[in-house]
Amino acid sequence: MVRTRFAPSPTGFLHIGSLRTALYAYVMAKHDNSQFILRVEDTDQKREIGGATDALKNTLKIFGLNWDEYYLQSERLDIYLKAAKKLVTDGNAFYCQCPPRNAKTDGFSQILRDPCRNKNLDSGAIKLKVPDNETVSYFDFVHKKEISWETNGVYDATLLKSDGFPTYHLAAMVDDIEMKITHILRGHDWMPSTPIHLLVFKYLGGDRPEIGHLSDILNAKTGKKLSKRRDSVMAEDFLKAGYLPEALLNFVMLLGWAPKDNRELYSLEEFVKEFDINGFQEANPRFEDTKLKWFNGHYLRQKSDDELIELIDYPDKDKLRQILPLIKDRLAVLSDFDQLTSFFFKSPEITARLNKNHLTFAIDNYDKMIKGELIEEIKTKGWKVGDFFMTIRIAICGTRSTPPITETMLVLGRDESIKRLIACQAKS
RNA sequence: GGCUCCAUCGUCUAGCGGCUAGGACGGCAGAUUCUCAAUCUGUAAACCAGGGUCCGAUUCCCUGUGGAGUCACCA
Repeated sequence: MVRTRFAPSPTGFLHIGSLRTALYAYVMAKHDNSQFILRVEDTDQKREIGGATDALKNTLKIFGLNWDEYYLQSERLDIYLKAAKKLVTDGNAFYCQCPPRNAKTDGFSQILRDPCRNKNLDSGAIKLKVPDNETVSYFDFVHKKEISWETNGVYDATLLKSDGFPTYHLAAMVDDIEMKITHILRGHDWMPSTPIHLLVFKYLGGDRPEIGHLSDILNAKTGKKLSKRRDSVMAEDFLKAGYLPEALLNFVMLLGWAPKDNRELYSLEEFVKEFDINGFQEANPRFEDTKLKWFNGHYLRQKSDDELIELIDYPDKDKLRQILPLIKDRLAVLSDFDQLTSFFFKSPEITARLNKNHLTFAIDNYDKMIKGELIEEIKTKGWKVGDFFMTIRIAICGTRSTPPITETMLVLGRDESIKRLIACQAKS
């Protein structure tokens, strides 16, 4: 049994790193034919963003990461309160009435032991009474090694805020036990607070899940962890930019996990089947989109014309059907479509002077040219075939890189093509 | 600064004491071709440093260096 969970807080769209965490958690569970749970951690009312939960759910569905059970922490406050009180009763936690600090504005504190821990208060926030001179440790299933801390370096963390809401340190642990989660897979940023969680688990009693901390995805340029603030890393944005969900998923699954045989291409189903917990990577990968582009191009080319037609937002489906075969191999991202096909829809602005002889010859022999029967005659005229067609290409498309030009003219139609050639001829 | 994690081509990685250190993306070259792509072929490119252990270290241990994360009544 491998029950996992993905536990986002509803503070925005789905971060690419969160997508990866969700993917791995999903795959771990499904590989074992078990349940993947979505748990929304909305215990900080101040930070919550309206609609974020629905957006998150929606995005997960787009990627095919369907959950078996769903929980909302704000609906479970009584459970956390009860757990916190038990910890106080057992002497493992205490009430505190100190004013809250905020590391962002106050800087870090070296005070580990809270002044309220021995005051025997009976109201306020509830904090963990961290024991002295103990060692806490766990086996990290991502790093495949034992990791430990001395409790003397662990601070009396807040478990229940004075507003009655739990912090992550309490809520997540209570839920992981209660929901019978077997494997906690989370970001590396949680590693430093793991000793707190280990203590909470111990005092709460019950089976502690296995814990694994994923590597951080780094910005390719700066080498810093990807962040919402500095980087544009929302999964939704990639989707909007024309990346396919399967490409994004395939790319992200190989950032921090690799199989023994170095296979690269996996559908979600195949990944579920082939997943191996030993494939997790310990070092932090960098996010380079060159490979993402390659994956995207690959999956795009894999699509049938019909599928592609559905994906491209263009009303004239018949025209689309004609154009598509010409640009399919040239598409790296769906959103390249407009740029790659603009000349199909409007005449290009030609400013350069073109070879008039080429144009005249093309106009006079249009039908032969289209059939590809003009090559020999072009050569006899002493022209390079490449030069000749480049003139035509620019006259028709306005750019040096296009699909095969005769096929392009075929799609454009005889009248329109000749019109463009004549227009250039007049200017040359 | 304390604590913790990490370290193989530019990037993602295989390797789990003995290998010409392998693959993929990207690069470069070539083939194909009316251009650009796509496709195919070839090619350059890496074990952070210093000590150990061992017959033998990329691999195990230590130290250093470098990188990352974190130190809230945020998650």
